[in-house]
Amino acid sequence: MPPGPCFTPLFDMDETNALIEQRRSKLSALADKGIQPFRSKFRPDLGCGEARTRFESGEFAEGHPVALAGRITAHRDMGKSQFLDLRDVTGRIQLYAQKQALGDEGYEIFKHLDLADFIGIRGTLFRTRAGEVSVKVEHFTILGKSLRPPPAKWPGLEDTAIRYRQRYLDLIANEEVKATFLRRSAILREIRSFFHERGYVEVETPMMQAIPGGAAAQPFKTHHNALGCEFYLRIALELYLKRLLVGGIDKVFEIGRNFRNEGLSRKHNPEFTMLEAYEAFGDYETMMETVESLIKRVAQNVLGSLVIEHRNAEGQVYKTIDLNHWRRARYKDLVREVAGNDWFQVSPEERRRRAVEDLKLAGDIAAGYEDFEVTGAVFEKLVEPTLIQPTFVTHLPKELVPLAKLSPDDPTTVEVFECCINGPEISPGYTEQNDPIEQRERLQHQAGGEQQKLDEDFLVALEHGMPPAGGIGIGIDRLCMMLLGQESIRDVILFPQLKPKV
RNA sequence: GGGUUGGUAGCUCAGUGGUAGAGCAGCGGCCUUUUAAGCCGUUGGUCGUGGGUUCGAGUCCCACCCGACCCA
Repeated sequence: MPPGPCFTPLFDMDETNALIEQRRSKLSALADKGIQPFRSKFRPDLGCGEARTRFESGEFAEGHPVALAGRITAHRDMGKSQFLDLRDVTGRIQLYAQKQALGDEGYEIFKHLDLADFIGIRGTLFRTRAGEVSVKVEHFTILGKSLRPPPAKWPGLEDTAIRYRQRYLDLIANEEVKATFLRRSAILREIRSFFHERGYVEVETPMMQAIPGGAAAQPFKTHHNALGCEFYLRIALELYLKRLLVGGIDKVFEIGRNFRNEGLSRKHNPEFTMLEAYEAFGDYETMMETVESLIKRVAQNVLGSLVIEHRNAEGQVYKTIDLNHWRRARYKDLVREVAGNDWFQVSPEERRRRAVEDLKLAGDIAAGYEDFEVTGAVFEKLVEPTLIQPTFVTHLPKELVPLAKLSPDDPTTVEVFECCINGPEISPGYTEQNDPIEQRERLQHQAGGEQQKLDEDFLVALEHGMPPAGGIGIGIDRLCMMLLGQESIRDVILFPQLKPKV
């Protein structure tokens, strides 16, 4: 594909329509009256939802004075009285305005406020005949006029392209979308507390790297003008966090963006959030406990339950994930469950034949695949998708993870786990390699003799001595999908990457 | 990259070759405790873009753009 601009404006600036023109003429009508509709400041006493809760709980009595600010999200015109919904991040409250309270001119302006305008009000709390907690408006100020019509409140905004490209509209129109992102924020907060409480140090390491390492993935390339050299955006955090283990930060973690130059899909965004954590003097067993405790705590504190229910648009539960029980299973045992108990006894040729013919994996097994890759395809296609309930897959074959340490109890396998929940792997964990000679050989092999791909500085660091350590990576976006019941990564990333509009 | 499917008013959608539609929003009117308020009236369109077929295209054909789902 030829290079081209990735930014193209979403809108023609001259584009207009009757609704926009109406709002603009209301703006000039206000200006004619000497009203400034874009104010700098208004000090509410408390949030809209908060005011409602505190009145409902009895903390505020009938007639309690409040100052509130928010966006108008509904308007019900009763002629000589008006009902408006005012909303801020804490929730919604109803406003009630009477002609006699605001005066003729004030009332006319109030009556012609638009949906989506920001206003500030002063008034007193009361309960309407229908039982709705409301504010009797005594005074109001227009704080920020909206010049474009908002999406209809009912049934909301459903066009996915607009939802992702103009996420603010999605957040305004779809309450559950906002709730999802507020929960994502809470998940990140809980993760940080968890590690801080365990004595981990949070760090930030370079995103621009001369040699992108720590994973096998295509990087993005960028250019530094003053230095006149090429940089890559990082594809993993690992190599810098291990330098910090060398430097004596024994428990270290980072939450940050990784960048991989791959296609877009329901499960892939080119930039995604990764957590990596390393603990000196631990191993992969230590980290299994860490992952389990972490995810349980996050679920309990953010969702209030260890049983996660995924619901469809009709509200029916189609998937339940129980975080009370965590299975541990060896890779080979899981493969045997789907491929037969004698799978590892038969010849490699027979394994290939069975995979292609009996297990119908012809499309997933390339002619050049080595034997371990044939088994790998069986695992990936037939085992992994079934691992909905939390499962630590251990004792992976050493060929699959060439940089890892061998298991003492089975040297054909390595001290690595894959934590699978909701299908795909959510977190790999390792007993980290701290033998600089072994590590150098592996990385040299991986670089295929291309010296410029070898992170010599990292290898020198290891030669200074790295403590034994356990390490994990957790894909935060996929964790959020699992916890928040979303099937698309675009529904847990505020501004997912989409094709530029032309 | 391939297959399926969608793009029509600000939003959600109907419209299978013959005058461009509905609900909501908007605008005007009535109603001083409504709440997806109600009632009466009314404005609003480059039918994704560009070609083609046809007397006539939102509708049929071709290409392209942007989504969604499935597959690689």
